[in-house]
Amino acid sequence: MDHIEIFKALSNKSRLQMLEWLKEPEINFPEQLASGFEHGVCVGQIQAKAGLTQSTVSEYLSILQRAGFIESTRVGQWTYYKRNEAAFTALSKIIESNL
Amino acid sequence: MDHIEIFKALSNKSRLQMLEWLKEPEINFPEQLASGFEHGVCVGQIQAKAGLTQSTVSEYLSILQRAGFIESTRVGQWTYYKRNEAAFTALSKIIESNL
DNA sequence: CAAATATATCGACTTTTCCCGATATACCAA
DNA sequence: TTGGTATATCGGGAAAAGTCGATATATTTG
Repeated sequence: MDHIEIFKALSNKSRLQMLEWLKEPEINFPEQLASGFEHGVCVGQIQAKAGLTQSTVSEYLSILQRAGFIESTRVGQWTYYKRNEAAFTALSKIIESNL
Repeated sequence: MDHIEIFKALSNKSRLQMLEWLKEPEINFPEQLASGFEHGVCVGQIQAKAGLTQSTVSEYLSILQRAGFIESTRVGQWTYYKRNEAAFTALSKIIESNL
């Protein structure tokens, strides 16, 4: 993954917010408490909170995924997204020593 | 400084390259060896290496400066830019623990 | 299989970014 | 003070990103 695409992915308020929300699914997505957060949060929940259209949210999540910050799991008709903490650690190190 | 502006500043190949060049001025800007690198490298040297117009380079440097990654010093008719390492360390920590 | 639901993709329009040339400003030297 | 040199700012055209509504695809359920 190119560094530029990584920084571009982080250059948007809504996307940054999604990443933040996914840090604490239990707190930010209580509607999904019942089904649990094993694989993260499904697109619909994120959309409801983001106040953007379904298509925009879907695209933003895929941008974040391509950049490596989140991973997706399809379960039935739902796609769940959850953070990939390793990507943040890796980026942190790149900035500290390679930028 | 807003996080978004920081990431936007890093979302461009030429700007990333400038930051990299400024890590080793002695190696990347030998033409300026004579006058030293006390305050960094002057705009003209960076422009010559970047292969962009003077106006573009000037703007890019000011974007990087607003984001905190470089600092400028005016000496006579020259403006010198040098890295502000603290900004990289700070960003690294933000990504590690606040993103 | 048909309808319903969740998500992804497509096409279009608006806003932002990229990058340029032209011009303005600051400083130095004769 | 008159050029000459270095940098900054302004205005614009092309490309990319932001965002939407409409449509397509997947999956579940009756």
